[in-house]
Amino acid sequence: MARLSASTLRTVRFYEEAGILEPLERTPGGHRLFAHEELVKLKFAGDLRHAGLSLEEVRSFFATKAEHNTGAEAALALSEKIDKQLALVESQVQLLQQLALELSSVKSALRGCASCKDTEHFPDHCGDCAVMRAQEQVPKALQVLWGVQS
Amino acid sequence: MARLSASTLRTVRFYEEAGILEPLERTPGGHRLFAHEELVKLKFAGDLRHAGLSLEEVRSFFATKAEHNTGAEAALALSEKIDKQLALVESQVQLLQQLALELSSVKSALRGCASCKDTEHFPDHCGDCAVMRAQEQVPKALQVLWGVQS
DNA sequence: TTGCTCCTCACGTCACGTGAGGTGGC
DNA sequence: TTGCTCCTCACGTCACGTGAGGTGGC
Repeated sequence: MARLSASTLRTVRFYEEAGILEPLERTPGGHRLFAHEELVKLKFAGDLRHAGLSLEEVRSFFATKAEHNTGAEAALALSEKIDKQLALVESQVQLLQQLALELSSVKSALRGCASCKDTEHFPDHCGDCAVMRAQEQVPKALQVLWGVQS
Repeated sequence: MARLSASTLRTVRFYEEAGILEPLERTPGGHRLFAHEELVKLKFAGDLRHAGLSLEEVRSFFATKAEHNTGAEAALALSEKIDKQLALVESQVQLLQQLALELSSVKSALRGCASCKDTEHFPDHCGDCAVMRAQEQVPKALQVLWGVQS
């Protein structure tokens, strides 16, 4: 299980304790035997964890169907949870893409520094250096990473 | 600081202990006074944490410039770190978008269940139900969330 | 003087990581 | 019989959360 997914033995055992996975049975020696379905679950749980859900939220996601009495109710409840999750994923993607933009702009702002031998402005007065002053816009990340005020 | 960013007092103090933030000074009563620059740092640190960096990695990111003797070296080192980070962010976005696709396909697969009153197949034999068999492709997430085998 | 905010310990929590010491299974 | 893998405690870690009890600052 652990090797077939991107996780570890500890994680598999932890997820079992959390009520997310369950072995089909144990060997007489105590080794866990899992159905193939549980591997799919483990991988998907990893994806959801990656997207920021807590283990309790993952468990709740997986338990949705069983918590309802009819197919219609269960499908509705699951769809609603999915909608919330999709909104979350969407905003995460936005954040990450915004971060990528920031980082890229820092990179391009630093291009002019590749041949810098200035000892007058570097490292404490880069903001006064002509190279930096030529920037149209100083990204916030550059203020933090390079100590340059706008 | 805490209220102006999306973080908490505890986080501000923790980041100070981690060497990421530093107050300009303390009032005689011990209250921390921060420069405006530190607020920008705190916000950016939050973005990087959100993207999966550890506090130590954030600290290292912020310390890059000071660890080099010339502008050229520092700019090169920072650019390299940014490249690694950009690759990471990119793969995160890919993962999240893949997850969004999976979730969306589950939603559309469940559309046919909105009026389900079937008690023969639900909940244990949905895989045999005509609605499910009509799916061209059963997403893996549906196997996990709805107990349907492909 | 009254609130509200911030202070410092210090213990709790979440999701595991990491041994220690032992046994299973091919 | 020999390795390698898995087993169960149980303590450690990272990034904070959450009081307890006290003081600052307008």
